[in-house]
Amino acid sequence: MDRFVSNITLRLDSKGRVSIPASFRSVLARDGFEGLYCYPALDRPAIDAGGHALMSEIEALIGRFTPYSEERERFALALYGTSETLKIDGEGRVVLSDTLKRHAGIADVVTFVGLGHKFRIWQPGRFQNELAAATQKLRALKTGLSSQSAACDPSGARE
Amino acid sequence: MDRFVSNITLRLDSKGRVSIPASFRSVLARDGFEGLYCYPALDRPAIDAGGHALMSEIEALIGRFTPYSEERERFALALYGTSETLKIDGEGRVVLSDTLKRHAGIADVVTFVGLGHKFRIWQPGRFQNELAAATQKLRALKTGLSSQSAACDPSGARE
DNA sequence: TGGGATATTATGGGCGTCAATGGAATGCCC
DNA sequence: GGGCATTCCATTGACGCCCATAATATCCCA
Repeated sequence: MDRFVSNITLRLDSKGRVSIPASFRSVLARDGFEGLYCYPALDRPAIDAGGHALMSEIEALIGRFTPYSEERERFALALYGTSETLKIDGEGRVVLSDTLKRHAGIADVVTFVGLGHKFRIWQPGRFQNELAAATQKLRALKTGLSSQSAACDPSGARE
Repeated sequence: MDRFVSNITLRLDSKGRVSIPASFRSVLARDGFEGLYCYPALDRPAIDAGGHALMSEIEALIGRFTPYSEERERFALALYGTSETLKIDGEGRVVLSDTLKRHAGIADVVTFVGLGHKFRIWQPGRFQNELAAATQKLRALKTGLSSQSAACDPSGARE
């Protein structure tokens, strides 16, 4: 498996450390990245995280804009400027920075959510809400679509 | 890691010295540059800083203009003319010149912000404003995009 | 198929190292 | 000699690294 899938809820210990789920670790290992690249999600109270795949996605995104353009500066600031590469200890744990925790409203429990090439870290309650809202909209969209054609939804349901 | 990422806020001591964040130092070391190349950012109250990578970027930028053109002269003056190479002491600290500090409105606290191939040094409050403004515009841009293409985006979330 | 042996995971804690910071001492220039 | 700046050392708190334990999942073999 080379994709982040499923969701796991884990606790932070007294030092603020939290284990990266083993299945996610193995994806990171395959990706060949030391540490965990992460940043506050732009439009959600959550943390985006991943390895090389995520970094190069961001690099490509920024690289598309012409150098010195306002747009590029903005992206570089919001993405590079807020990114961190967390160290992973021998047991596969990381400590989230205060900035990241504050953005996601994380105290001492988090849920990891696989999104394919990257994953998200949520405060569990907020994740439940997000998930409920997403499935809700997806259902509505799907029933709307299926009356016309299913062409835009090759994967069927996705939870 | 060979990029400047994340942001760190540090204090100047009574002699005006400030530590370059360790993660930035390691990037500079890999870049193989003694000292810190910096100059006042062209259109912002901040200081641009970096190593060889930054210097060659500037060289390329200026090289694009035709020799002796007004534009080239202006850029050369604004960038080369105002650049300084700060010495890094044994503990990884630099002393910002008064010119640089005045340009950025820096007193005794600064935040270092990674931008990939270079980093910026801000007065913390101004940095917060700049970051807030950038993420704001990015969010607007993104919702504009997703309202058009969401229906046929099988991957769901898109950043 | 059950049940025990084994491997792996999540979690807790101790300890040494390093980064950030402050201050002293030394050298240099006017 | 007085000020300025650079180099050196000292402190403190955080962090990385190591080992220990418990719970779980996995495997293996009767």
